[in-house]
Amino acid sequence: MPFGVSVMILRYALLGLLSDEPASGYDLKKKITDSSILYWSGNNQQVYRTLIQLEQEGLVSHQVFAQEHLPAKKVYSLTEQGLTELKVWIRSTPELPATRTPFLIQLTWAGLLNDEELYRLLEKYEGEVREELAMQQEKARRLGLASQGTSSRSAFLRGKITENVLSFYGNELNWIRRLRRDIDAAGGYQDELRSQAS
Amino acid sequence: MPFGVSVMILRYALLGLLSDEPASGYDLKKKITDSSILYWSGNNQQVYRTLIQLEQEGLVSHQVFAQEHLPAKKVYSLTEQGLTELKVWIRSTPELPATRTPFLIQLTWAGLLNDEELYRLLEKYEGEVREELAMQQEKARRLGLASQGTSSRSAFLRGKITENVLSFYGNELNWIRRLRRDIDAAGGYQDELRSQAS
DNA sequence: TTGGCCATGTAATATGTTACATGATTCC
DNA sequence: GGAATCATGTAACATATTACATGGCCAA
Repeated sequence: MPFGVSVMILRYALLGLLSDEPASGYDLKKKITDSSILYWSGNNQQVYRTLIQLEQEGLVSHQVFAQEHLPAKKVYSLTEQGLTELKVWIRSTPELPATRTPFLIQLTWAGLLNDEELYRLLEKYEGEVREELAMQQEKARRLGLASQGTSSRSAFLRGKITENVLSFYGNELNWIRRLRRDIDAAGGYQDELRSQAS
Repeated sequence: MPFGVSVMILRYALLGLLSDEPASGYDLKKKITDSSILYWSGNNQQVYRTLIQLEQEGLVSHQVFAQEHLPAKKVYSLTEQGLTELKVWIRSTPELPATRTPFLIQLTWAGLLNDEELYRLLEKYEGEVREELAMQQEKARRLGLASQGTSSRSAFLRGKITENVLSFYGNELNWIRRLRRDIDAAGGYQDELRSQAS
C-alpha cells in the first residue's frame, strides 16, 4: 500500500485526534481546518474516505447516534490496534519539514520587474507575513488561556508546537524586513546594487 | 482552467527557468531537482506534460536538435507572450509559505510515548535538521563562489533567497535545541513537567 | 429569504507518482 | 557485466480538489 506523504499525515492526524476523544468525520474535519499545522483545503472527502479505510483496517470503529432535527452522526473511536499503530508512527524517524513558498519563486525572477514593481511586491509580502503572525499570535493567546492549569507533558509539548509556528513567521518577517532594509541602504531601488558583497 | 497551487508553481518555475536560457525538459527537470526551493519528487512526467501544455498556450516554443550517439533534444524557449505572462505572475500578490511538517504532528501526540522514546525522537529530529542545515550551507557556499563577480539586482535577490532557506533551518534548529534544553532543565524526562508557566 | 451550520456522501475531474520502454555511451 | 547519464515518452494508478445533493434548523 503506497501511501503518499500527505495521506499518511492525514491518517495519523485522524488517529491522533481520535486518541484525544471520539469524534465524527464532521468534527474531525473542523479540527483539521482550525489547526495551524494540519493545513488543509476545506476538503471533507478525504476525511470521510480515510475514516472508512481506517475502519476497514481495524484501526478505528464507529457508532451511529441519531439526533432530533439533525442528521445522524457517525462517531468514530480509536481501537486498541489503532492506538498501537499510532504509537509506532510517533516513534518512527521524523521527516524534515517540506515548505512550498511561491514567493521565493517570484523573487527568483523578480529581476525582470522595474524598481517600483519590486518595491510593491516586497511591501505586500511583508504585510501578509505580518498579518499572519498577528493572527497566529492571537490564536496562541486564546489557546494559552484555554489550557491554563494543565501542566502535563502533553500541554508542554503543545505549547512548544505553538512556539514553533510563531517562530517560523517571526523568522520570515525578520528576513523580509532585512531584505527591504538592505535594498534601501543600497541607495533606494537602483537597477544595480553593489551591496552584494557585504 | 483550475490550476492547483503546485501545478501553477511548476508552470511559472518553468517559464522562469526558460527566461534565463532555453533548455530541454531533461535539463529543466534537473534544475528543479537541484533547487532548494522548487522541492520536487524525481518526477519528469509533470515537467514534460506541462511543457506540452505551455506550448499549446503559446507561452513556450521548441526546436529539435539531433545529436550524435544521443537521443534528440527538444530545446524549449520562452515566447514574447510567455515572458509577458511570467511578469504578470511575478507582480501578482504573493502567497504565504505552506509548510508540511509531519514532525509537529508526531509531537502533538508524543505525550503517548515514554520518557526515553520521547528523548530519542527529539534527538533524531535535531540531528536531521542539523545535517540538512549543513548541506544547505555547503550548497550556498558553492553557489556563492559560482556567482562571484555578478552584482546585478538578480544576483542580490538570489543571495537573499539562499539566506531565507538557511534562516529557515537555522530557526528550526534553534527551536528544537531550546525545546530539548527546557526539558532537561525541568529535571530530565519526568512524566510531569511543572516548567510550563515559565 | 438568503445564507450558514449541521452531517454525510456521490461523481467528476485534476494532479501527482510509479513503473516501465527505448537505446547508445561511459564509468567502475 | 552492471549501473549511471542522456532524453523522451506511455500507461497505470494514487491522491487531491471541486461541485453538487440532501434537508431541517436558526439567525440577520
